[in-house]
Amino acid sequence: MRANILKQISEDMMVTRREVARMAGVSEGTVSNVINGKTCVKPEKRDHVMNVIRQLKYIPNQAARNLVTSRSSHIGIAIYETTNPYHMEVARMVEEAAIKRGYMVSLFMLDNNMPDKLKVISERRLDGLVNFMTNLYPEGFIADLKEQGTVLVNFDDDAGSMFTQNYMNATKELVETLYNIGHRKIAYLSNFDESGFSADGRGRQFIKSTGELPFERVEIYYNHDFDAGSDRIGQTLAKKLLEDFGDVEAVFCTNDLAAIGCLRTLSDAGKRVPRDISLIGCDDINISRILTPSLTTIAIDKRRQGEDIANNIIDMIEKNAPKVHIEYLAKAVIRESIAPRPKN
Amino acid sequence: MRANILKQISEDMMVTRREVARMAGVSEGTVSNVINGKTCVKPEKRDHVMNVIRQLKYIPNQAARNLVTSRSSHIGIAIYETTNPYHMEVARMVEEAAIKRGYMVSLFMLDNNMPDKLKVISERRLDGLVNFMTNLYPEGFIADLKEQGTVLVNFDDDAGSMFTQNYMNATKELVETLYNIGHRKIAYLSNFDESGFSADGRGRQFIKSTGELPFERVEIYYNHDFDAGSDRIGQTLAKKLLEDFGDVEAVFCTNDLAAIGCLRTLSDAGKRVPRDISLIGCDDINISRILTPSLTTIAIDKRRQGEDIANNIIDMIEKNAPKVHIEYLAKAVIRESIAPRPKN
DNA sequence: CTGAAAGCGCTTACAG
DNA sequence: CTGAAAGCGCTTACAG
Repeated sequence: MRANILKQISEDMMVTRREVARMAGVSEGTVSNVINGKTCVKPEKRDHVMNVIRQLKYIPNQAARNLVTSRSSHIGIAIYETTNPYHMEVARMVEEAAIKRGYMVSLFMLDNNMPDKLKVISERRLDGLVNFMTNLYPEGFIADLKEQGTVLVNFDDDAGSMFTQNYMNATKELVETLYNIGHRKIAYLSNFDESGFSADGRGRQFIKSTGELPFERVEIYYNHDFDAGSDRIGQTLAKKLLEDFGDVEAVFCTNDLAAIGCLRTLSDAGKRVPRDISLIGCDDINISRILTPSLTTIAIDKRRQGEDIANNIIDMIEKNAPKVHIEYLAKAVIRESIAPRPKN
Repeated sequence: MRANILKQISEDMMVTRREVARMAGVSEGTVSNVINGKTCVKPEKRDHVMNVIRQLKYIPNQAARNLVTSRSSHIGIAIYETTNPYHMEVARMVEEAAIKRGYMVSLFMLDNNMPDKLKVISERRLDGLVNFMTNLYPEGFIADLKEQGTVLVNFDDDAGSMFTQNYMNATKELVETLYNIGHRKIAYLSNFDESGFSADGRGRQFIKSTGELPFERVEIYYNHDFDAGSDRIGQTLAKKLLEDFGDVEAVFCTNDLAAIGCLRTLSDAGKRVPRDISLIGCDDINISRILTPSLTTIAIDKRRQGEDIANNIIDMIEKNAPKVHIEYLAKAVIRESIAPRPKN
């Protein structure tokens, strides 16, 4: 009873545009023009309206605005591996850039309740959706979004803009570095299957670069399991590696999290990094820099990529800008986890 | 030109409730009742309407629903330290529980563009907001949200429900464990200032427990710097620690990230964990388990807390449920980063 | 430069 | 059990 009365009071206190207009002695349309920064309002009138807005503590209702403009000013980012900090780190950059242009961004963690979340994405009429997943969406979902006019990023070249990384140089540099510091037996632990491995060029480049130098043994191990989590995959692959290729001297992993898992397994087996084995990750997640040993990895400029994604999406939404395909040159970041092969 | 035509076509294709109603030969109100699961619709009519919905691929427009119900079915989580995985880990649990009840949740990373993001929170009429920050909101923000009827969690006892952790037992257990395995010189590196240190009971309990045992030296170091990030603070405090208290044998940190930073500094100074110094974190972030050495820490049940938060918020929104204050008993998780003091 | 009016896509009493 | 109607809070042509 008490709660209901309170609720009603607070409802009454929610001030709407009508009251602002009445109080300011103008029409609702004019208030709208002021709020949306239209230049057609006389400065003194504009200031007056602004004052009334402040006085009344008027807060516009986005839902109403969304309805009439059929824009949500809302961008989604679809991720799958929620435990991998990398996704958050670039999502954060997307958000930071988007908010400056008046867009909010939400993360959709599609590793659980996917159908419910896809429903939310459609029903909220998201203006844009960025794909950070490598796995598939259900039949028709993408088509439905397209029909709604949702701007799609990183789905595929047909669907919309693509922002990808070029790992070739970095991979080449790291392979050569390993060779130069004396390693002759190296392995790659891939969180993808064989076709995924070469999809972003890392695999192709790894095979190419290792082929060009007289390594003694080069192996690639695959474990493509969406639901295991990168760290688990890293551990599993490392176990296989030690069984099959016990005298390996240096290991590449698909990402930093997998490298951390790999490190764990190596350490359990009494192998020390980098004394016994050199270790290389990818992504340069924030934590890699301060791990002990700090992790050698491959980095892209997350801030730049995040900003580019946000700005491109918004340009496409607002100005019908063309879709783009931007490739970022990844860089090798050399840290403690690799070391020269001791002469024996 | 071409783009405009396409846009118009796709706009035309966006099917609304009216078309569903017409096609099904019922009124819009009935379609609404079907969609919202009202029991008052005759089963065969309901099935028929459902079929038409599927056929037309009708997707309800949340913005319209929000406007008329003055509910957004949208919950926010305010975080500050975006680089700390802990927040994401419990946010994910909140989200998982919320989506099952039809609510979406969005993260608001308030370490940047705070005013813009607070504006978004108000204008989107979020139904609920969970606070994960320890720093302050601008004057009036909380009051404004309250006035809007936003359900507030973890702000303060007056403002709404509280979900807190009780670290007392875990802290006591860890202090005693350190003593029992031979440590006599211990320190606490606090990411809070002196008053914050005892706010969640960890500080009080640390002082109490260390006072009850014949330790040789016990020190607490403070560094309260919102913008540094826990890992940096851990590093800075560890430097101070080594200068001031070089023969320290065991160290507590405010959280796992700070402990990782501390480990980094210790390692740079040639100190090994746990051989030379035992190290303890707090939060049990996912990565702590697989670090090398794995991190001794203090854990709460993130899933349970996340579920409780989501369900309480939604119960408050929908059923006017009373606010609650739930305290979770944290548990010590003993791993490799602590070890017996070697006899010398 | 400004106001009156129509309409965005829903939900919810209210009759019947 | 169902339909007609009002209205949620905005924006946007359109007159003037």
